[in-house]
Amino acid sequence: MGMSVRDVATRAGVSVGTVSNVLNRPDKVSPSTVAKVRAAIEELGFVRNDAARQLRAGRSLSIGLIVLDVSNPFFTDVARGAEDRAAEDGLTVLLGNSDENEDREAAYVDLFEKQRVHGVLISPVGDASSRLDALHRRGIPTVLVDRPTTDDRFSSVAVDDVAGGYLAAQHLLETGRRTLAFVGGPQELRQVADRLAGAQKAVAEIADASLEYIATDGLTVLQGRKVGESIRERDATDLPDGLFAANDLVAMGLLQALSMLGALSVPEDIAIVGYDDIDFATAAVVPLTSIRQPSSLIGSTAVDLLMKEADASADFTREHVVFQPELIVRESSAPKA
Amino acid sequence: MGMSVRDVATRAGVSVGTVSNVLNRPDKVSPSTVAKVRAAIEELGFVRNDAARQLRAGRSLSIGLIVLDVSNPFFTDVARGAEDRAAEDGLTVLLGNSDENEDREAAYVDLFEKQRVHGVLISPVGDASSRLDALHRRGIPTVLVDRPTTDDRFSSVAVDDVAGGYLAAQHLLETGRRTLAFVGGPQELRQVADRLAGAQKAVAEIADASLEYIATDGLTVLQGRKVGESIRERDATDLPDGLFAANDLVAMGLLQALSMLGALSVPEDIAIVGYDDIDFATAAVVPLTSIRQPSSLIGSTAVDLLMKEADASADFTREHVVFQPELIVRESSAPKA
DNA sequence: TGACGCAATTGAAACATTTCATTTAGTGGT
DNA sequence: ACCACTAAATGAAATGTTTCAATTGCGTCA
Repeated sequence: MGMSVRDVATRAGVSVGTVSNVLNRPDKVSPSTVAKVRAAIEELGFVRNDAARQLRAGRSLSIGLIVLDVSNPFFTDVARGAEDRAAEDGLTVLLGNSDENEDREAAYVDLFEKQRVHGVLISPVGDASSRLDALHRRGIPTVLVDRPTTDDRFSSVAVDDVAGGYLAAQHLLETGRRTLAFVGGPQELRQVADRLAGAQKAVAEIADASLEYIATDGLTVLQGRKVGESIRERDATDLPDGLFAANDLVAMGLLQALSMLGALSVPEDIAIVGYDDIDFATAAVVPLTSIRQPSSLIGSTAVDLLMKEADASADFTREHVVFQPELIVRESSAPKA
Repeated sequence: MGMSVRDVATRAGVSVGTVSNVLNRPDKVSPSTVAKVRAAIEELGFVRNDAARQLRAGRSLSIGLIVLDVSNPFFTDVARGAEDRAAEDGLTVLLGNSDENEDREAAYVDLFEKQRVHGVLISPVGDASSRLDALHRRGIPTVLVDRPTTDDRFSSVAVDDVAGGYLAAQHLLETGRRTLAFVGGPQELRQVADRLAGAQKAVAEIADASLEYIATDGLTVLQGRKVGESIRERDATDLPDGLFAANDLVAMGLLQALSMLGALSVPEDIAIVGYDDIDFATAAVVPLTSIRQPSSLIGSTAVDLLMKEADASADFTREHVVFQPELIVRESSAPKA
């Protein structure tokens, strides 16, 4: 316990510098010395102290990732993509969950600054401008994840959510629905606002189509279920025939509430389209039509951009990558009979 | 950038010791000095360097958590419980995903040792004895999560999986099924072996009941789907009438494959019981009967045990907490008509 | 006025590593 | 026998924080 490089040096009968060399560039040390030192390390159970290492190096071998919701499979997929890519460069990903809460987000930004991480990948809550400003002022390379921007201070990786919203609504319209409703919130979430905007655009192109906005307080299964229950109790004349949920969790909640008691059937009475195409979407009560995003690709691309920025020259210009979403049709939006 | 406590001291016209005191025990410093120092910190944009802090302190303010599968909601719930509880003590949780892979697990153990974490919470892959031995040898407080043990070197928090397996099988038998099958693997996973053992026990108590074991290569939706597809193609005489899946992901895969093409109906032809009672279970094709574990309580309890060990005296004896699982009945196991 | 006590402040030491300018030892050439 | 050169090893300095023994300054009491 508490073995240091100095103890190893003493035991092996060499200097501390040599031990460090064995650790970091064994080719510069004679084979016999390497063997002696390795043996000493083994015998003493020496483990490098990362804190001291980082202190000397000036920064850590990790990158921070702040997501809006760890329990959303979309984000765990993004995280996995980032981890795998980071591991290639010998970096570790520190995963922080903001839970769509600005204070928690700020706490993680603080933590990562104190840890002197290589850089930060962040899916910001709201506009998060004060946190982002701070990051930029400190000169910490930052990549915005799932949030398009034209801000030259940050690279970004995102998916075109307006296009996604358009795809979803267009699909509902093409399968004969006219009274649509968008379910999700809060609108401060950029993802929500964009997907809604895309849907509105599609609806505006069809003369007799309408789009209602039903707000939720967050994008969870539970929130979806609550909305579903209230829809179930509506007067038949007041019923939408197509629902577009801001994400799959909400969509699954809706599905669950509507089909409960067999009150309304999906897709006959109401069609549902979700967003993210999480693994569970295909296993839902009624397999869910959804908008797919290349989630793990988003994560790995984010790390790519970060690494580019890390070893960049002065004239470096940041990239803004935007992926296109894809419509995945399943039963929950089968055409009206 | 690169501001140190020394820069702050210069700027504020005080000594470094005083700056440190302002940071750590402001009550020992005169109000006017506190104000001066705070102002300097603000102006310079000083951010404490955690590496230096940890180096001096000897250990970090984090605890490591290694789980078998981050994309399994059960484990994200455990993680959340741990994070919340850790935050109360000002500690951060570093989340590592072993993906049921011994090498990845070992890599995280190494990382956490190098980081000099407060302690490690680990849901071990297999018996993991070499990693656990190492942890113990280094004197790092370690809590086994979701893995019962009588080993006095480690505290543990677990759920009685044998009891859970028994509950599941008993329920299937009580609702009239006799030809059961257990789906899951590999058997090296203690969770799998125990749940199977519990099921076997229940089946043994009923004269004309049988239990088949269908192995999978991991506990994912995809693996479940594969088994489901093979079952769908079986001869009618060879069909089980009750399936017990090692976890909900597998159960959802089964459900999905079986109900696809309407080949077999759940629960009429085959009943299904899952394990973990993840949020999605209630939103499945057919709402899933499952065995519930107090997941976030497991996480918070693990941190509790860790903290007890951290400030323990010599005569300290470690605790082995075992929670009891609970049967949650839903449609997927409705009694045969 | 001098001594004492107390609060506030100081500054050097310690933490474990890496780096780098030097030193040491050994080899080959003339 | 001497020099030049290289490979290997050395050890002090530097990283940024916290701690703690020592010091300063100030007011109080005799």
